[in-house]
Amino acid sequence: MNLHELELFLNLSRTLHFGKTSQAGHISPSALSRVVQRLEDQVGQDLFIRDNRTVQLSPIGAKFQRFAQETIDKWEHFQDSVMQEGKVLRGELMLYSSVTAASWVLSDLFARFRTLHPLIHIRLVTGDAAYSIERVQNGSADITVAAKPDSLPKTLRFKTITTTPLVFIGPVVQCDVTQMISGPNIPWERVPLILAEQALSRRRVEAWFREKSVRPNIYAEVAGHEAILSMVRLGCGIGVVPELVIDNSIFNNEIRRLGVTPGLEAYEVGLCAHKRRLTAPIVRAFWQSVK
Amino acid sequence: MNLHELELFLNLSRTLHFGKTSQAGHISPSALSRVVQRLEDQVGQDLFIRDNRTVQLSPIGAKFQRFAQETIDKWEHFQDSVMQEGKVLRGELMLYSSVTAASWVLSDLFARFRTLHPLIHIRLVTGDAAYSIERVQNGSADITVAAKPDSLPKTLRFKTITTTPLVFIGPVVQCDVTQMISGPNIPWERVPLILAEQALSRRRVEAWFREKSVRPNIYAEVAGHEAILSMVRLGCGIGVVPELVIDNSIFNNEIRRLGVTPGLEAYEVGLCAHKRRLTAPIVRAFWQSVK
DNA sequence: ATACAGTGTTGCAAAATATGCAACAGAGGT
DNA sequence: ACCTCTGTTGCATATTTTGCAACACTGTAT
Repeated sequence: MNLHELELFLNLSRTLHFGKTSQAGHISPSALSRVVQRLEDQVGQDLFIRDNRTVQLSPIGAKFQRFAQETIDKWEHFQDSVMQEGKVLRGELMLYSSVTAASWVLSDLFARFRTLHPLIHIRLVTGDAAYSIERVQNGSADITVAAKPDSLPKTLRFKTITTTPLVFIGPVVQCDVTQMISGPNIPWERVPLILAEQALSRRRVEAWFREKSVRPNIYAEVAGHEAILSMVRLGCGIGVVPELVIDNSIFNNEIRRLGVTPGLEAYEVGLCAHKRRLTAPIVRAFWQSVK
Repeated sequence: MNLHELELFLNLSRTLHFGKTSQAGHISPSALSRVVQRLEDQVGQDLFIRDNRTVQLSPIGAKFQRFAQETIDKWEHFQDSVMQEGKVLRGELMLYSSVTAASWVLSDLFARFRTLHPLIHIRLVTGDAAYSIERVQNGSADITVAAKPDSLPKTLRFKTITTTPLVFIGPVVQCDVTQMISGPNIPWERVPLILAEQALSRRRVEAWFREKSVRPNIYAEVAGHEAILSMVRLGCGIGVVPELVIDNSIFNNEIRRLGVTPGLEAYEVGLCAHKRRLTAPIVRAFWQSVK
């Protein structure tokens, strides 16, 4: 019986639904089922009365619920007192992020975090967004800022900071591209498209075109969303970027959003960390400082 | 962090000695060292201030000690309340024991246990003592009554009920054996020896003779300590049995103990169970009903 | 000084444990 | 009768924990 198991139990005692709790706890329903079985073994009594359709808390389960809640409260209280009692958290936190992601979301985070934990030294490494996952997995970063990938290794955790739609943008400056996209129907096969090299964004754009059964006219592939903005602004073609990038760009009055339906799947930007590193107080502190 | 780890921590906070605590907790010092490291990781601060010679509780450690103690108290209180609250333990307990061990020690245990837990049905299987360990390991017995072997698999737990010395015994009836053992010096090479087939007792006798650099004159090997008693009583030779067997035998006035020095290593009789089965309340209840 | 005994820690392989997937079983709803 | 939803189980796999052996360090005895 450990704290995580107690939390799972408490969650289940509220939802009374293995599927929901297992999702919330980042484990499979079968794992949850066995966690409950283990707890029941140790208590020696059923905690839940359940068949394949319904889950109910047993009387002993209700008693155990109180025990679990009090134990977790006690632990959290202990943690608080450790933090407060002069012993401010100190140490180093290794962050990794793409340059652009850092400017979009990290500055806010830093400001808040610094006031909460002034003695934690943050070492920020910036680099290609593609290495985010790898960095976290091999331990060379405690936390990375990254877009949520389509599939995440089970040992990693992701926490969304913000969601931003992927939008098509076109130039404002007078040129042939401006002509093509001025009407209600955009000639997708002809208009030059500037694509990101980055895997995730690119996959979504390709999926979108496949959906429409259109073969896009790829004009250029560039690294970095800002570069797309620059090229679009110059009239080289249209592009796809997260809206957040537009908001944070000084060129945002030299491009315009193209309203298309259906829209592209939105981008989730957030923190990514290894499950196990999240037990370290410093890492957890940063993690929890978000929302 | 689980309850066992908390108990280890508490023990260590009292002994301030990794070796002692690791022994008490049935784990190796290195495992204990890592348990402490894990706890410190989770707390985010050192719990002990230690070098290779001394171990001291840190201020945070003292705080954690209170947390750990309270948590364990709470758990024990919860367990008590589960037991009491109408829900008397019920179920089946599978015991295994040699016939003789059953008569030596089990009757007392049963009497006491029945009054504590009248609804637990005890299924007692008797058989060769040699299978005790095997039975526990493969799960076909929750608990066995056995002599403590020289080495115990690490997944098993042993709890001594009683200790009884191994003693040499000789006949009282007039015969040539009586002659040989009447003097102060026993002619070990000549006097016929009746040996138990049982591995443990036998190994100890052999070790004893090896120590003395004497090659014993083995007259017979028999199964069961009672059989040794019978043969000795009839004047076939001398034998070695646990004193407990003599006390419980109706022949105890037809044999006599031979005072020898050094004595043989004593026999520890007790309960043996698989570590993991001891989490089951019924098994634990029986286990704890001893002393 | 030097050797030595006692103590906690670490690398590494092996054992124990937990997990996910897929298949399953039962219960309602259509 | 069929289908969907939900919790459970067998089994292979991934993760975690453990013990052993070697080590590093310290105080004590020779």
